[in-house]
Amino acid sequence: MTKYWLMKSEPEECSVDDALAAKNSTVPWVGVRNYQARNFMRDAMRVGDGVLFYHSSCAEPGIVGIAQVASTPYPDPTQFDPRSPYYDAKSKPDEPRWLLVDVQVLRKTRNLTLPELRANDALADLVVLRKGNRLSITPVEPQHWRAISKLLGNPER
DNA sequence: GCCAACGTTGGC
DNA sequence: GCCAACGTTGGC
Repeated sequence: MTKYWLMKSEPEECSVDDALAAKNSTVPWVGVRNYQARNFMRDAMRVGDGVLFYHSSCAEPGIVGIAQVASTPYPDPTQFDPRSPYYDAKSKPDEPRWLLVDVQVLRKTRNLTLPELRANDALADLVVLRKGNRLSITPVEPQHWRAISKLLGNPER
């Protein structure tokens, strides 16, 4: 059963254009340092799951692309790199604390902005819109995925 | 830069 | 195990 996710990325770090420019339009989703988000990647994601590529911490936050999960989970190499901002001294290579998956962008969309998402009744329960939500990876219900696809005026994927 | 909300840490 | 202090996220 295919599932759906929304994954936040700061465009200054890795924008949808950056991802599209990468080999096979695929990027390793480095830097997740929250257990709940990690557990989604570790326990629930499957290759082929749908992903809404979201830009956060920027002038116009919103959904900017449709992507898919492109690998099974594996250790995030940045946790072992002392020069990386994501370095975690407490994580050991034989017992990695942080995982990631590869994400492949399938197509760029217009920026479906946060205010637009909030204005849509069909998306009232979208997890990422809940007050105080800070999770960088959140599940998306099939009806929300469909509603967003419709707003983007598009194929379902 | 502000600040609400939330997660993590560490003393007890 | 509790919880205060602290750090981070992320919209505005």
